[in-house]
Amino acid sequence: MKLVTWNVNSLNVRLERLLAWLAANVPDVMCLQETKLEDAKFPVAALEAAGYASHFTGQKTYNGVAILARHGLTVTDVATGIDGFVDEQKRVIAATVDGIRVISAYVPNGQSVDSDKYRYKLSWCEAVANHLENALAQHPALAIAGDFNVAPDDRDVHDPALWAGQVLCSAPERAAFQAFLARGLADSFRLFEQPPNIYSWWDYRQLAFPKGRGLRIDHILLSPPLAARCVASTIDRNARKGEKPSDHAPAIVELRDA
DNA sequence: ATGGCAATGTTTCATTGA
Repeated sequence: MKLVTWNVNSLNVRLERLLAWLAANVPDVMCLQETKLEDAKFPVAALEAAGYASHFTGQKTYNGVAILARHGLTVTDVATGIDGFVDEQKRVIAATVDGIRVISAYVPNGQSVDSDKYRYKLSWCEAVANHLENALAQHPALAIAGDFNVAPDDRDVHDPALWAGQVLCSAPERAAFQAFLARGLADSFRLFEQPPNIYSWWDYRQLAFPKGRGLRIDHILLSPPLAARCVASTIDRNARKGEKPSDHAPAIVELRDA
């Protein structure tokens, strides 16, 4: 099974790119973030024609997440939101796809470490960590994929000194990420030897992408049974090239059959 | 082997993202 996560930064703007990427890569499951679409405007028909069933929860302008499942896969138990955490923002959707519990998540950005948005981000992450504990008890084969808005350590940052203590890299955010791993999940990317300077996001400004000034903030975390089946975890930086790219690149895992 | 912010709505600027 090939499982992918991609923050598309507006599905309306990025639909053609998404369709091209799906055709070229044929993932089984595609998790999306920042669709920025109300549910009535989700491009169900275009994705259906491309061979994918869509499950989504969205809102105007901000946030919005989805799980696309390739035709032929069995999807059950679609659920949105976080257990025990009231949230107006549409940031979480889950579905069981061929026996694997898949969660597509869009962690709040946090804006700056002294902001209300940052405090919301930390409480949101704590709620998700608790949610994961329940979800893992119910679904031993679980993957949470998405834009975590955290660079887990300095290997994930092009210029650690520049970013030290800043939002996306601060110690409390990194601790929140470790709290996910403490529930028994593995950062799939670090299951393998990786080349240096691999990132998943580059600022649109100041030539960040051609200069290689990025962060690895999009992740796929795997429960032990899935980590044992994981044979690759990569990021497709080619998707950041060309006309009107998302500022994020897709993260990809391949799982061998159980 | 890429391109100097982008997307959205509140639209001719403000807000948010990361």
